[in-house]
Amino acid sequence: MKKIKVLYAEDEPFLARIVFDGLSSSGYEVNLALDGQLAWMQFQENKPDICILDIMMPQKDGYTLAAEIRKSDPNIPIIFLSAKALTEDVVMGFKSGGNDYLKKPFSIDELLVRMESLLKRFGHTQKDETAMVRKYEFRSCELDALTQKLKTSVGEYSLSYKETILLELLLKNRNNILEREHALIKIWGEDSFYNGRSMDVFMAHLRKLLKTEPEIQIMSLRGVGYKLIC
Amino acid sequence: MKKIKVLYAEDEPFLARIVFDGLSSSGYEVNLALDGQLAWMQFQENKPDICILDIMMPQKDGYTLAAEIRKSDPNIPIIFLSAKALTEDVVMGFKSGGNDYLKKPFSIDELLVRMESLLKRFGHTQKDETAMVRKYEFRSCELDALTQKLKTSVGEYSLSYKETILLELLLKNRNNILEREHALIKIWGEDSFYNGRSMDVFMAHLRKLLKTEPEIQIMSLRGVGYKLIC
DNA sequence: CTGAAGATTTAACCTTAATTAACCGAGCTT
DNA sequence: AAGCTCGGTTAATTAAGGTTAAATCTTCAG
Repeated sequence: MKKIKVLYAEDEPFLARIVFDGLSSSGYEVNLALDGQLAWMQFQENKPDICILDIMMPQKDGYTLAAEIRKSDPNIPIIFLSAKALTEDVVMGFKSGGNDYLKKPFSIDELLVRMESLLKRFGHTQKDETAMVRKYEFRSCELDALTQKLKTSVGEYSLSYKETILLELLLKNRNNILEREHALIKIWGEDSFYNGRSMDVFMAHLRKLLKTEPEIQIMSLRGVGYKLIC
Repeated sequence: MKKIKVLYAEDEPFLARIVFDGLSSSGYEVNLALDGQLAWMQFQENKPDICILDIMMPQKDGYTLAAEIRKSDPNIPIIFLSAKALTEDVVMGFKSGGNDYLKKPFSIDELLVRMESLLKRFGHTQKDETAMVRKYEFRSCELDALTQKLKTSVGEYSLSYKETILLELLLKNRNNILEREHALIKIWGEDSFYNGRSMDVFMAHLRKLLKTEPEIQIMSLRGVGYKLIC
């Protein structure tokens, strides 16, 4: 099945990487543009199926870009990203042709949900199956991220939403580093003190659930992040 | 088939976006005007098939606008939107040439129903067939959203209006997140405390009806929304 | 116009996810 | 080794949502 092409215009490199990774691993083909001018060029070249535009960018701001894109293709869905959340911004975004408006910080899942709903509305009926199956086997355990069930050698548990996403993230990077900051932004949309502490608590939950498995271990790399050994 | 053109005059940007999206995705071609003056200009330019006018707007209020429009075209359906719900306002609305009157907050579906009924009355006979069929099969169940009937493995139930829309929304996003806020705005027109609680009650209804189906489950994602697993 | 049935909302009480707080220990820094 | 920061862990708190029942609003037959 052909991948859906996303044009993503964002000048903040750290955030850009996270979102890029998130979208890629959800099966989208992402073109990242680091400023508005580049974005416009990439748009003409790549003919994306959906655009995600940061408002504040060097060279050309998101509104102007959107208006240009809209003129060239009246039927492409556009999502704005913005740090500001003032009503006039929303109006502005709307006038220039945007279809949805996400205020930072946002989590990847929030963005994915909006994208899917817009794509559906604009008649892109993808949904490749791989994006729907979210099952992971590791050692004698199994996580079904859709139903939020974790099976270990001693039993089956129902996980909460955030526990599930966190474990899924660890599994996607199994035997590899999951950066703390990366996880925080993926799940909470921002890296703040309390979100960090909250994640620590979830980590403790997961460790408790998995401590029956001798071959599985969540290591922590001080100052960096975590590594799931399995 | 040619799209039906709607002139929508509304100065409240957040609502405007929601309604605009809702109408667009139902197959209408929408012209949004952010004040009464602009609306009048757009009316002359675009020759819409139906007008939806907010009462309170800068530059020119909805009544005055309606009267002008009515003078120019005696046969166009006009729907008023208003925060106030006093009888004299309704009278005023009808006097100035309106054909229907909706008080805020209203849900998109309510508006769609009124529009369709007015359009039919005024002889616009569009409505492509695909938009009319609202049947969903899932596992051993079946929902017909038009007749509001739900068939499960143990029997057939008549659902209420809101139960139906809620289940339909869940089904449209099956195995995916249905954002709580999104559902509230779709069904009730706004996201308030009591609407939220009301939705919870409907959710309990649906869960009760579906609890005979072992493979169907409505999961809740705290702080985010719901997910229908099937 | 009235009352009954059904739909929806409001209320009350309860469960649990998620956040915040508090306290602790391991490792890095100087 | 003292001091500091990061993260582990557990407990307390907050707030979202589940559930059930009562109140209210609608509709429609009689």
